[in-house]
Amino acid sequence: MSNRTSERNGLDALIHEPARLRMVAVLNECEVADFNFLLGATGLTRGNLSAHMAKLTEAGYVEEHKTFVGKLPHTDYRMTPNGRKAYKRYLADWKRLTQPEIPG
Amino acid sequence: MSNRTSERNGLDALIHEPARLRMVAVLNECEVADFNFLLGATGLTRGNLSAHMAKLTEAGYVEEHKTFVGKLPHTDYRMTPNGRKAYKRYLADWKRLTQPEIPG
DNA sequence: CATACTTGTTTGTGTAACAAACTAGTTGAC
DNA sequence: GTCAACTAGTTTGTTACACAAACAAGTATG
Repeated sequence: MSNRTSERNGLDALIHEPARLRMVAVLNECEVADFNFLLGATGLTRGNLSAHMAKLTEAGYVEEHKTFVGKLPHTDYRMTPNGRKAYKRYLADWKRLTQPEIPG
Repeated sequence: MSNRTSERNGLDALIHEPARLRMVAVLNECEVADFNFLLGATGLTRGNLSAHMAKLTEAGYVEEHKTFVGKLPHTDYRMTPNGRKAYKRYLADWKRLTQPEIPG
């Protein structure tokens, strides 16, 4: 049995959701990104970015760092090794799924 | 405005759903496929295959041909030109989504 | 007639994505 | 010093929909 939290047809559902797919794709390039940067990079609302990020952090795919910049709260995010692995696996699974071998 | 029925983050939701993504990928290779073949190729239950196929045909992505083989009903499916276009667009959109350009 | 197939369709339920409302604190204007 | 507007997120309510299970309509076998 795989350690993926939940799957649909072999695709990690946590990553397959378009909003999170975009978030993960961005984080995968960025190393570190803060909330506002991700807002722009994904086009999500704050509410949705927050809710989706909560799922990724609960899954252990992303880590959260909360600090203060001046007096304002500031949060940044980075992918964990597990997150990177899961994303790699997702990419491979997606490619497999979309390239079926049809028996003659 | 695009003619895509409904989208999420630029991905055609009708195609992005894993079960239908698989169905479309198979049909895209197959030209024609009947219900039982698709059952095996997708791993879906009959109920889910039927329900998902209804959405694809309602969207005009797939055409249904009902006949009788002997005395038993027999249905086969093939993608429409619109379906093929939508699938191509989906593949391109997915690739764009997963390859974000991060500003330096 | 009855039981067990076939080939699908319909229905009930639980999950979850989305937008809108909310929390908690900060800055600026008067 | 207080009121309105802003920052940075979080929580909540509604709606849609994927899935499995039940159902339908007919066929075959004994």
